[in-house]
Amino acid sequence: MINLLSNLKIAVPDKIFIKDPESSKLGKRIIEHSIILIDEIGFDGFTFKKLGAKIGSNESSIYRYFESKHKLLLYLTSWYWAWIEYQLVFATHNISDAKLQLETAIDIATRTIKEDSSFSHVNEVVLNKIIINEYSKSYLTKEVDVENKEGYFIVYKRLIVRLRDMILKINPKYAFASSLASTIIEGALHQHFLKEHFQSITDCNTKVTPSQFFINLTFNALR
Amino acid sequence: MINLLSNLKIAVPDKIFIKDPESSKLGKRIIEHSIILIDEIGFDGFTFKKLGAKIGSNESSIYRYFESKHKLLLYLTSWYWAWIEYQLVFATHNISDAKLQLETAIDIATRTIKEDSSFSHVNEVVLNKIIINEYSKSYLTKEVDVENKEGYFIVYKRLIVRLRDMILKINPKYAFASSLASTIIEGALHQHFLKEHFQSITDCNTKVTPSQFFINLTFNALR
DNA sequence: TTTAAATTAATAGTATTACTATGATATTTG
DNA sequence: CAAATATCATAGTAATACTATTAATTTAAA
Repeated sequence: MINLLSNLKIAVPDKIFIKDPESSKLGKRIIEHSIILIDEIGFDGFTFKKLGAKIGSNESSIYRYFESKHKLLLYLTSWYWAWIEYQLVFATHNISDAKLQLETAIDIATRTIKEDSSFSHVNEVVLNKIIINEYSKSYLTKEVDVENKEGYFIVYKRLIVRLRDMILKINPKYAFASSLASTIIEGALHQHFLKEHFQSITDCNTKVTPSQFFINLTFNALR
Repeated sequence: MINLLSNLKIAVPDKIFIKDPESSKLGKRIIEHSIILIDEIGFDGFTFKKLGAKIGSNESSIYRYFESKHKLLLYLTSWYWAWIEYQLVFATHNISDAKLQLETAIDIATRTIKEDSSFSHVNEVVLNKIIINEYSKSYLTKEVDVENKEGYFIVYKRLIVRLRDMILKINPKYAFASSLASTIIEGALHQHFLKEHFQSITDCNTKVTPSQFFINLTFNALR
């Protein structure tokens, strides 16, 4: 898995950045350390000035890559979902049994990332934490509709459509396939968050995973 | 319902505010117009200065009530969940059939608010929109754990526990009652959001409601 | 290998934000 | 009616989220 990925570049919609961060050393350092810094101090406290200080570069240089920290977040989230999508497609495309296929897909889309694939400057374990804590902020804005039209959320939507199609394969008459798919993805992030901060309102813990919950929920819904 | 409520005060944890906005005319104007203004320009663009201008008062006066706009948001969200909780308890406490009780509860907790009860300065229709668009921002912060300890999320958690208990009443062996309850509440907000901005990844629209989806999901899970 | 082009760094500047502090003026209450 | 309390107005601050400009450095093409 990890090695197979090493020659692939995760594709992020190119309107998100001014200059492709994959195209230079500085760009890669921006990505690598923005992930670490956002995890450390949170997206709200994160600034390009602080990032510049951390990577020994200048605030204004970072602005050559991203026009705002919001765009950087969109970049990171698109990268993440594209990475998940890749794994999902790769792991499921030759599973002929529809149930096993869906179960595998849910597992991949909702599990905790425990290992950094180290094929790139992106630390996926830390990025996964960012997604849990900050993803909603990327679309809960007054500009969603404009940005959606620009294609900034296309990777995320495509992932959900893939899940939906697998759901429909099992039960073509199920009336809520899209809603179930979007609930699985969003709900899993939420359960991961609750596990860390609001244990009293989740069953997920070190033993029970969000994946188990959503697999159970899904197959009950599709009976 | 509406009239019965008119003599009740929705209880919000009192550490959230410096001075109780219910205790004065200005306080009530702050609540009333902050809801309208946040809906108009979004929480991110919202400032006490703009609110002051809108209500013909001064920024510094608003700071006598809330130490930050974040605390104001916590106030509004607590108020909202307490209001939902009240309706839920009121509407379900004398339903003896456990299934009907749970169905009613889910409906109340996930439906679109269409009518302003007009018993107070709070416009619940607009507040509901704010909750959909801004609620996650109240807890997706670096300070969650501290604020959780302070009791700022107690109303929300209590509501979920109530739902969980109703779920367990129907199927005491169901292993994911807390996660299901939290998924219903959070997931419904998410589906409402998708309905407005990402129609391609939800089945909810003018005909199909998030409530229908979650009622179906829940009863399939509990079979 | 030189030179031009592109990239990055450094510095400075701006409007706005999210507050705090203070004194003056209203308003309420005992 | 006095005293306490609430509100208003003004001013000020450090930080944010940028933009603009020029200088230095790297890279790539002739």
